[in-house]
Amino acid sequence: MTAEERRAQLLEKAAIEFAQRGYHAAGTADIARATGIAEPTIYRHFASKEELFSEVAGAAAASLAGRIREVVPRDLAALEALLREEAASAPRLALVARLLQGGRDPAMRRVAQEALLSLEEALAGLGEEAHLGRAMVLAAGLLSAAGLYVSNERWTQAA
Amino acid sequence: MTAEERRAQLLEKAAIEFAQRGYHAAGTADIARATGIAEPTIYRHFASKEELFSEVAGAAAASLAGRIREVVPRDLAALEALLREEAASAPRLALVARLLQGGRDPAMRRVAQEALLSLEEALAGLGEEAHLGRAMVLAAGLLSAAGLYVSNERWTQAA
Amino acid sequence: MTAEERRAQLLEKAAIEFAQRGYHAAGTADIARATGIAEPTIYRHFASKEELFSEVAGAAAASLAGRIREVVPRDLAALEALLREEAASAPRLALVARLLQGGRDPAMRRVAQEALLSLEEALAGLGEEAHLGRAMVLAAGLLSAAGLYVSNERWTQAA
Amino acid sequence: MTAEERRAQLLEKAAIEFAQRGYHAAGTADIARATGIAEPTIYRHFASKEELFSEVAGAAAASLAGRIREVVPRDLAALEALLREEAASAPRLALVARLLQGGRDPAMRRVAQEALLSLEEALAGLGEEAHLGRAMVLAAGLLSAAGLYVSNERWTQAA
DNA sequence: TATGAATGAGCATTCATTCAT
DNA sequence: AATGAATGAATGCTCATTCAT
Repeated sequence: MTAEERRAQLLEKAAIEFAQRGYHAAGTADIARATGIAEPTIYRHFASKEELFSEVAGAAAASLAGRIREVVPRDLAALEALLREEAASAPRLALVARLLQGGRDPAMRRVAQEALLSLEEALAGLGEEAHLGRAMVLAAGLLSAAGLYVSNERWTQAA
Repeated sequence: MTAEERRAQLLEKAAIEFAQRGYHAAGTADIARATGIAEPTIYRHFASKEELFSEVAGAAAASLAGRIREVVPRDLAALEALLREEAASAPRLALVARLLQGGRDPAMRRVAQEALLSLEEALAGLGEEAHLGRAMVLAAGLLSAAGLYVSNERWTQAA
Repeated sequence: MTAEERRAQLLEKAAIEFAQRGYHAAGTADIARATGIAEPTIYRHFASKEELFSEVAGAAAASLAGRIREVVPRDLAALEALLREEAASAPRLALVARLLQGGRDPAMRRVAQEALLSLEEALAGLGEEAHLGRAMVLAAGLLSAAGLYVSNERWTQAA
Repeated sequence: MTAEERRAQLLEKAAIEFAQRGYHAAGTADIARATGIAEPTIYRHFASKEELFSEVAGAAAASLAGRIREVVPRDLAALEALLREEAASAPRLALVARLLQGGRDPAMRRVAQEALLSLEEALAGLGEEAHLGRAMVLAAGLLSAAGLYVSNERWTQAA
């Protein structure tokens, strides 16, 4: 397996682990096991756990912002449908939530700020409803991280 | 100092530590230092770090739900004002966010579920706007945990 | 309660705890709870846990030696009956075993040596059979400590 | 050094530490130092201190039973010679005594019961003298643990 | 490219003991 | 005579990371 393939695979598996457990609770041992490699191999592809997380979470935020930009021109219902789908099938939302809660390490905060800006920009098209849109995105992420989003139909139906 | 006083003081200081750093990153050493006591003294008042966190986060959710119930009969603007104030001056919002992201420990999840239900109930009075209200509460908590809420005036001004 | 009474009560309860769990596993908290007093009160009557143990175990060895001296003039069967009864109803045998295994602390070793000598002297009357008698006493102590003596009828019947 | 070699070395050094000090008093730090490795390395080879002890003590009992089986067909004097040699040169006897006194943890008790049975079976060939044989083995173990066996010539001469 | 073996730093927790009351 | 509150020192154990192969 080429280095690039391994790297991609590692990013994918790490995304799931970090999203489900959070930065601290997801150990490098868990990530290695999920990827099917030995622990030191992680360090062939990333300088540290923190770098791996930054990359994973940054990419999640960026691609999530992209998907949001696609549906925003439509309406709030479309945005909500997207979030529900995301929460059910991908770790992106949860990862963004984990990233925002990451802590006070300067390097990580920079990534978090950047993620927030990109989401904000993606939601700009909502105009007057931007406030609501942003709240929805973040709340969905939080609940997704908590594993409560999908099963809680009352909220999504209330819209 | 009586045991009860010490216990209360410990709850207060632990709330801040847990809110700022999250469950894993906030060490018992940090909490002890913030309280001005030795580490083992924590265990005279709480059986474990997990019990301390549960108590802290559960109480935060309950008292936050109380404050929300007070302002909900008014309007969304009142709710938002409350959240802004909370985020700026108290660790409650952030703690609830940390609690929801807590992990998969069954005991902790039960506390999280309970917290979520009490918040939901407190927001029930918003009627048609419940969805928005709930999203706001949760997003505020998330951003508060990230320490980004207050400094990000754009969002709050957008309302 | 007078100091002397408390002291005696403490010795009695500590004997049981030390016999059942051994020196290290029996905590001062356990002993205090069993005696119905607060932990610091132990230190009103004994300078340290080690002193308490020495006193308890030394007394056990002495009084056991006394009982042995009484039956030795008879025969081995009488000795064995005594040991069986001891193991079933008193912590003395187990305590002596714990004492002999106590470790390398010089102070404790001195007590252990003394205990061994007193037992030896008590068994002297057995004459040619002294070897067997001593082996019996010690093995009974070991098994008693392990909680296996009484329930193991095969051994005692084999005699 | 291969994992298997390290594991064997660890078993050997731990045997000595546990035999000399007992389960509680022998710290993982002591064992690591005696083996010439860092403390965490212990946990690469054994899941816990308790597992390490079980393995060490169980193996000691099994191999001791084997040696006993070899000499039992001869006579009691041969058995005693074996015990004296064991006590002087190996931690096996002491370990078995420590195991029997181990405490009330169910897992450990099971190992202790098993050890006792294997010793009993090994001594079965003594026929009428089985009682004496078993008492000797156990008493030797107790004294060996106490470090008193070898130096106490009176007992061994009494035979 | 990958890993088997190992570890320094740190973690939550326990324990015997002290001291002011 | 007794204890409620507290702690210094240590314990078993985990984790991200390194290095020789």
